[in-house]
Amino acid sequence: MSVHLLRKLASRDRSLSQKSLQFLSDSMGAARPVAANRPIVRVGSRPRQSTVIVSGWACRYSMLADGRRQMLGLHLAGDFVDLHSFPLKVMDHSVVSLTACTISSIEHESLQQITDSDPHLTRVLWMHTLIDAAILRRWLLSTGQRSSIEHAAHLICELHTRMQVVDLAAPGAPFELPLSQQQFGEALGISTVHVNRTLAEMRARNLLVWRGGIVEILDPAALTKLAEFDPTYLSLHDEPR
Amino acid sequence: MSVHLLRKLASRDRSLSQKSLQFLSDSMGAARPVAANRPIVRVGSRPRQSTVIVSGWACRYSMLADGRRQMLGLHLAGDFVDLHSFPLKVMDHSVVSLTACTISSIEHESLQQITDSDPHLTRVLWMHTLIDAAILRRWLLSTGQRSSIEHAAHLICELHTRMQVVDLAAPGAPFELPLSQQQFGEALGISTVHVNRTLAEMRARNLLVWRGGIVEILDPAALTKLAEFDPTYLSLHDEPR
DNA sequence: CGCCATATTGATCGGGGTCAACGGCTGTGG
DNA sequence: CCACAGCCGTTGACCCCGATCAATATGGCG
Repeated sequence: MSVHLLRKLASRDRSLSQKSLQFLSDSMGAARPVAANRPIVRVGSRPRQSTVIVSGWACRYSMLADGRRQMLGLHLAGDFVDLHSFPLKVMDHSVVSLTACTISSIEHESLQQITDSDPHLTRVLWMHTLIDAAILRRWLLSTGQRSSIEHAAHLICELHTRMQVVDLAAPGAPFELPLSQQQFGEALGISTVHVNRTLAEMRARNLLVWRGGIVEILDPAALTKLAEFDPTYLSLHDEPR
Repeated sequence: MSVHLLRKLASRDRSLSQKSLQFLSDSMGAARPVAANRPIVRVGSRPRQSTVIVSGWACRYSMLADGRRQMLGLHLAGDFVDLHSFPLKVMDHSVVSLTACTISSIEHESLQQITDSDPHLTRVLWMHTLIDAAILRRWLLSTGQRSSIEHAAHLICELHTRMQVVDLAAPGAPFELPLSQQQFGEALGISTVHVNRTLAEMRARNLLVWRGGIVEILDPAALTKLAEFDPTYLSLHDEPR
């Protein structure tokens, strides 16, 4: 089903039993396509299942009354977009597809069963919701304290790293990032015009080139340093949970 | 032990058994005092227990190399400050006391035992880490999109609401908020000087008065409207989890 | 009484927002 | 096959919120 999900789960805890992975895999519904810019989960709703991205990109966001919008997370293949709705019940934000996606869902009933009978898998799922929270803390740090170029550099480092976990990118190689500058700006909390100027500045400094949906990192060391990027918060290491 | 913690847990799920609450309560170590501005958990550490605030205030934060600092959460009586370190293992940020506090801890061994044998309590603990994440999303929305006065209004509404859950405040009554303007600024991601001007503006608009550590909300309706505050994200309702 | 943290206010600066115009690419319908 | 619309990226001009620097209260505490 979702190879990416299983790869992601196993990468953080190889001691998780095959049986647990199999049960999860068997509980996932059939993959279904979603066009770009379509709602996947709505704020205020009470989902009865949780959804995984099988391919494509999606984001969480909240909006203010006058239309100001803030992205709260970017999600790619292997990511649960609303696993937290299982313990929380009510969605406090919305999720929308950014590109054409395929998605797959697991019933909350099955999650209930997992929490009732598979403590290890439960802890691993819990952990993954907390990795999302750790990412959120970085985004808050970046939004609150970093300049736009530092912030952009950090987000690109983060996405590049997360994509490597599910084999959507390789170190040193250009990778596909199918986001418009407007969408990127909503993630950073800056205007589209300023995204453009920021990317121009990165180009001028020979840090990276982002053109036609392809990011080529020219100077990884300088980029990482500018971003003060340290992937510890992504909990990439394998460890019994 | 920590009455506030038990009150907080029960308030979101009254169907949680007395036995579960009792076990948790029995697992908590003795309360111990911590002076103001003392580290409670350090970034990069691997805690072997998780800590609850019994009284006083603490915060999470991350710092950039040049000293810029961002608060990532504010915690009061009844809050776990590092429950997420149980599934995540390594701290991705630090926690420090803001006022004199008393704190109490539970061994990760006991949490392991809870996840192995008490699915219901496990889900409730999971939920509480996710409420922290929901709060984080609001902070990101505020930091990214709201003006300083809207942001300040939102944070004050949030803290007032959270304090009511553990009886540290009552609707309509002034309440104690023992934070300096500098600390408040680190939470909002704005400079101390601007915090002062923002609070002056709120006073001038007859929204609230904050003096000598006491906040008096003069116009709750206007404040809530300015903040676009909707407490849904705090999952305050009682519901089986 | 003097010290140090905190609160307040003024003056000036700058990062990023806003508004506006233009070019390029793609899809679509006449 | 071309005209046109629409989205996206790019650039220029100007403005404003909040940062920074600096000086002055204020007040708790040894």
